Amino acid sequence: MTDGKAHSDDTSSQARPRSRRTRQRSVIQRVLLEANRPLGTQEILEAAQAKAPGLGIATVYRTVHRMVEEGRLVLVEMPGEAPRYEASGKEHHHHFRCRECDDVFELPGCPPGLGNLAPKGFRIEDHKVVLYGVCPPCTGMPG
Amino acid sequence: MTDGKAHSDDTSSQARPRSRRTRQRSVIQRVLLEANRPLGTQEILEAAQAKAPGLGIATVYRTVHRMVEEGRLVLVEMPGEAPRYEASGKEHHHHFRCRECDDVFELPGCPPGLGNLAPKGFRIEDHKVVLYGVCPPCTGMPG
DNA sequence: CGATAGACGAGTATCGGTTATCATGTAATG
DNA sequence: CATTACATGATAACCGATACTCGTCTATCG
Repeated sequence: MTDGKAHSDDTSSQARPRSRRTRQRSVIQRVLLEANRPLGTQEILEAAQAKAPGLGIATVYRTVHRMVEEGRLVLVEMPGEAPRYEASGKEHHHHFRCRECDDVFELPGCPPGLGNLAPKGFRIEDHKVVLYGVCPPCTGMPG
Repeated sequence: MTDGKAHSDDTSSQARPRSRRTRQRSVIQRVLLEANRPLGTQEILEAAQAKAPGLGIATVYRTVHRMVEEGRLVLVEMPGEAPRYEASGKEHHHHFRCRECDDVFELPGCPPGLGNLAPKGFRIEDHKVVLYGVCPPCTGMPG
């Protein structure tokens, strides 16, 4: 059932079932696009349920997948942890993980000279940097 | 070696059962300590079975846990992947992951200036760097 | 060598995360 | 407003990784 729904001229690439604007989807999308940090499925669920009581985890997964496919969300993986998701389209950046609250924050910029780390013979195509510590709120400081 | 050899009044902290030198354990330990890169449980199993046919996955997990507890092995986690393990005691370093063979290699050294990445207010305590690309063997170059 | 605490292998159970199922609900369209 | 294809929520199923169970085996020590 990759296609076929089309009754006639649904030309474009691979005909995806026509998308609907539902309350649940709107809420989940807002939660994700307005968060300025990557969120895990459970975080998304809780934040979304505040605005759409009864919303289920299955809908979170479905919506997140859809948004990733649409290119509106990117997967953020931290070592040893379940996936998080953040809005796409941002500049190249890395992440900070707070050991107190376990939240992940975006860090602007990118350290120079990462390429020099690898010895001759390694072809480097990408990199990830993760900083660990305590975030401003958890240190007692204001934002 | 934390303690424990004592035959009678084994008072100290938590008396661990007395360790035996078995063929399986020797082989697993050698595989891990001689590898110059982090290995996953499946890799360990296969490498160990070459020298000790019939060796089971449960023994791999048991031995790896023991070695981690003893401080002889450290956990190496890559984003979105199962744990790997490498010999402890090495200098601070980071890792490279080959997208062709999926092997992980150790990279000596550490890029300077990582601390500058985080905005004011973040207390940084640790960091991880992962480079992705193609390793020398997979590019066709000799080791 | 004999006794025995540990260790082993195979298989089963468990676990957290994710996906599939299905009856019901509802946005979109004419 | 009727139609209907798509979406939802609850729950079961699934999955890869890991832990447990248990009967058998064996390193260790006297």
